[in-house]
Amino acid sequence: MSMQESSGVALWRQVADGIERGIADGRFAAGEKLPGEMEIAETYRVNRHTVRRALAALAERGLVRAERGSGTYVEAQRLAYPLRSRTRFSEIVGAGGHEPRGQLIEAGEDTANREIARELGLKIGAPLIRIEAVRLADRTPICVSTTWLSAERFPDAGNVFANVHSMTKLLGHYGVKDYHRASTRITAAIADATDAARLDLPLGRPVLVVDATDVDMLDQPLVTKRSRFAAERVEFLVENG
Amino acid sequence: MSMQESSGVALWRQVADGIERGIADGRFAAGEKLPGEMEIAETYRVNRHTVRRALAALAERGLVRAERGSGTYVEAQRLAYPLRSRTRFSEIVGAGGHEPRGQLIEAGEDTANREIARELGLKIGAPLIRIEAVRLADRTPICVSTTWLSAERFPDAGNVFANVHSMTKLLGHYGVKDYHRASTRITAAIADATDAARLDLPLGRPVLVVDATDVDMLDQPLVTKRSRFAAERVEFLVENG
DNA sequence: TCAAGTTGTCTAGTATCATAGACAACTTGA
DNA sequence: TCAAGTTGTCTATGATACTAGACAACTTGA
Repeated sequence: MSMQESSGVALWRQVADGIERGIADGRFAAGEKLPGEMEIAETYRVNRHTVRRALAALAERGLVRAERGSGTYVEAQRLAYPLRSRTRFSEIVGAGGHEPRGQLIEAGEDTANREIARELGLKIGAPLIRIEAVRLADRTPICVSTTWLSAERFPDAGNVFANVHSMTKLLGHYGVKDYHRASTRITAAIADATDAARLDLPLGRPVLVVDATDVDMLDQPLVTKRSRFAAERVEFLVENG
Repeated sequence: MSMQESSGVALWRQVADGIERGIADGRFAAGEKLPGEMEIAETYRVNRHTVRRALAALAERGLVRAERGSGTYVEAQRLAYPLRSRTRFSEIVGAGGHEPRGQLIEAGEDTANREIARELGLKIGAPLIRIEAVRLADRTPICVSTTWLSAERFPDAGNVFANVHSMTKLLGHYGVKDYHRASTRITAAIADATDAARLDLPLGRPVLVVDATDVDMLDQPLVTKRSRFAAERVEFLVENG
C-alpha cells in the first residue's frame, strides 16, 4: 500500500495533529485511554510504526503518556477562550475568568515603511519601536502580535513592555489614559513554523491575521499592529451600529 | 550541509509557506518579480531544487507564475472586503473593478433551529427558505453562502434568486428598499471537500467563516446567513468608529 | 495460571526528500 | 551581437519516511 498525499507534511505528523485535535475538542478526555496503536493505524490507514512515531511526538510534548502492556493515556486538558473586539485584550480575557498574560518575544528598533507611516501618521523612515509578543489566557497562547510605536513619542517602549507585559499599561506609562480601535483588517492564513512554535499549535492550523491601529481620544494614532490568532481558540464579534 | 528540523514538514513546504506569507503580507506585491531561485535558496539555506519544488507548488495553486529566462512573478491579489453597516457583495466587488456574479447552487425549504429563530426573530420550527449560492468576482469564486429567510415573508424566494442572482435585488422584489448589517461573527476553518469544490480551492486551505444577519430600516431581521470565504482571495476591512 | 491485548524493539525493503553539479533554453540590457 | 542572469531538465547520491513482519516484555481480567 502507498499513501501519496504529497502535501509536504509527513504522515506521522498528520496523525499526531489529528490526535491532538481529538484531545483539543474533547473527543479524547484528559486521563482517558486512547485507542490502541493498531486501531489508530487502521483509522488513519497507516502503518503501526507511523502511529508510534506520532504518539512519540505527542509524548515528548507531554500530551500523552504510554504505559507498556496497558495503553496510551491523555495527559492534557483542553482549553478554549473567546475574544471580542473593541476592548482590551486584558479585559476580554479577564472577563472570561482567565488570567491575561503577555510575554515579550523580542523588542527592537525599526523604521516606518509606507504602510506603517500612513497608519501612524509619520513620515516614511521615521524611527519606530517594534515589539513582538505572545498573549496568553492563563497558559494558553491566544495570539502573537507585532506592534509598532513611534520611537519619538514612546522612547524605550520595549523595556517598559518587558516590565508591564501589557499594552494598556505601557500606554498608561506614557500618560495615555484611554484609547480605541481606529481600523481593523482581518484575513486568515495557515500557521507556518514560526506561528506554530509561538502559539504552541500544530503546523497547518488556521490563524486569523489581524492588522489594527489604535488611536487616542483625539484620534491621534498611537500604535499599529499585526496579530496572528490561533483560530480554533477565538471567535471575533464585529458590532456595527 | 544538512537541515534536520524533524518537524514533520518537508523543507519545500516550509519554503512555500514562507513565500506565500510574503505574498500575503505584501512583502511581494502582485505582479512583482520574486527573488531568483538561487537567492531564495540562500535565504532559506536550502538547495535550489528544493526552492523549485516550493515554487512549483505555489504555481500549481496559481499564486505565482514562472517565466523562463526572466523570473517568477506574483499572480495573486486579495479583494478588499469592507465590513460596514452597509455591506453589499455586488457593490464591494464592483468597487474593486471586478464584475460581481452570483450562482445558485441549491434552493429549498427548511425549518428554524434555535439559533436561526433567534437571529430572525421567529419561533423554533418556523418555515424558512434556504438558498445556497456561490459568489464570484469576474470568474474567481469568492465565497459560498447559505442564506435563510422567513418563508412567510418571502414566499418563493428561491426561484426569485435564481432569476436575479443577487440578494439585494431579491429583497427589492419584496419591497425592501434598503437594509443593513446588524451583526457579524467571524472565525476561520479549513476548507472541506465541499468548500474546495465550490470555491475551486485546494483541500486544506483556510476559509473565513462569517455569520451575519441583515435588518431593514426598522431593525426588523430580514435574512441571516453563513458564508465561507476563500481566505487567500479576500481581506476583510473592519471600520469601527 | 493463562490467554488476550497492549506497548517496545528489532530487521528489511521501497519510495520520497534533499542535496549536488552540469548544462540547455530563454530573456534582458548593454 | 553578446554577456550576464534567469528558469528548465537531466543524472546521481545519501538521508529520511513509510511500510511490512516478527517477536519480546508487560498488563489485565477471567
